[in-house]
Amino acid sequence: MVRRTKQEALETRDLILDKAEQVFLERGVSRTSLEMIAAAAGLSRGAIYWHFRNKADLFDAMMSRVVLPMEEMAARASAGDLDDPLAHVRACALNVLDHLTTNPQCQRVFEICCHKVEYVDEMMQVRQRHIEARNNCVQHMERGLKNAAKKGLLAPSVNPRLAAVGLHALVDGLIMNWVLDPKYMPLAREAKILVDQYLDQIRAVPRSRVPGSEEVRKSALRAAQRA
Amino acid sequence: MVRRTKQEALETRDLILDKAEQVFLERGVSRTSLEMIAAAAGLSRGAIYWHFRNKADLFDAMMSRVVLPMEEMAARASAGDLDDPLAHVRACALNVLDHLTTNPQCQRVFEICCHKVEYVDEMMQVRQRHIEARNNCVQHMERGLKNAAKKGLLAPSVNPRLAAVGLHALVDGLIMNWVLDPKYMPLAREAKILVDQYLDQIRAVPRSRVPGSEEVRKSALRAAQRA
DNA sequence: TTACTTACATACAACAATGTACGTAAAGTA
DNA sequence: TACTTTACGTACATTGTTGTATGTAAGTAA
Repeated sequence: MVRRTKQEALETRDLILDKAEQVFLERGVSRTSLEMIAAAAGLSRGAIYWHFRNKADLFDAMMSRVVLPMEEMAARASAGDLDDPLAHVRACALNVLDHLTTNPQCQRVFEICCHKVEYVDEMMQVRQRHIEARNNCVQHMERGLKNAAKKGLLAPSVNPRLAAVGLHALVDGLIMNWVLDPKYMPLAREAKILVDQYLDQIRAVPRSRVPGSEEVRKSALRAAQRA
Repeated sequence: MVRRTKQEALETRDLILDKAEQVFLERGVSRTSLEMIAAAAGLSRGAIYWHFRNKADLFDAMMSRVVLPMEEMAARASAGDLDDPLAHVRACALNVLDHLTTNPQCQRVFEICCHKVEYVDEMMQVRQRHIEARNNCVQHMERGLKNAAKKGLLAPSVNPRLAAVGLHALVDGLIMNWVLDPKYMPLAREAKILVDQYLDQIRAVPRSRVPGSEEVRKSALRAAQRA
């Protein structure tokens, strides 16, 4: 057959991953054979076995295309805002939501790893990475809340660890339920309101919950950031 | 070969479902053959095909053993406390958590349907039932919050629908993260605190979050009065 | 140009799983 | 007692999937 250049081979690899995403989404990981993916890409199984060791390796590569950029995002976010830790925690949560709702590839892969794959054997390491990422996320939030506490921005009765677990569960729960059924609600908008309500709840001096206080709050935030 | 009585046949059916739970948990649904389940139960595949049409039918029966009792719980809970709707909403959430944390069979089946099965083809109806149960749950919470609002128990700025979505996401998120990794936290205890905090947040007159903290309480009261 | 490597396609061997057909002994029934 | 049905076990045919071995034409470096 027509032999490809290195550049074209990389494109072939990406094509395989694109099609794998598509077929995994339609048929589930275990029910899709490598033959199906190859056919969808207009290739033979030989091409897939050239680029990947087996289906698990292919799945891993597919995940990495989405997860690695997100972990990089998280790493950048770790250099957080020290002036207003709560705003930083808020920004992190909303960043993830924004990325998910605006990136269709991210949505497809989330759907696959939430509902189209079984976590056994080789897949258990994917699950382990999920757990570690979750722990890092919660720990990161906890640090933010502890910083806020040091600055007296937190209600003294609030346990930072527990509040971080709660905030993460709230955001995670919203994401999961939206992935399960995107028609459930407009994720980005409702999550924003709920996260703000949650943060208000643990703030040292709760803001008024009257509608229209949004403007006051924003100017207060700006003032805090200038300080 | 020893032919069983009707009673014994029912026990055989339950045995098959018990072993299916166990093997599904270890190997995932798609990777377990009916032969494996039969072997675990000390039977042949013929026995399974006698009691169930195929693997999907068996899976459905396994789910029903756990889901039906829970739906019945939910149905009983619909006759809610009208005097204190918020307490009723709270009790519903904590009921589910209590049931999950004290019932190992419920835990196994949750783990299976969360992480050991792919939702495609015949399994899509299980997912659809999940979505409907979720919608019922949120709607039930929403009614409770609306009742609370009528009685002036809710802060006027709170949108009952949104608050129900948020409370459900919080509880669901906690459950999912605990199922993912039970060592993550003591579910029942932490969830109780977080649910109470959440409900306090949307209450008309927030309780003081610090015993004896006059300052916090007064500012909260002022916020409520402006509302 | 040669020699080697790359990027695939093709062919094959080995299982594993499913559904169904059929067998059978005991339970139930008239 | 004789017949029917139940609750399984056994055997088989079919199909799908995997990994690997092998083929091959084109790229690439010398």
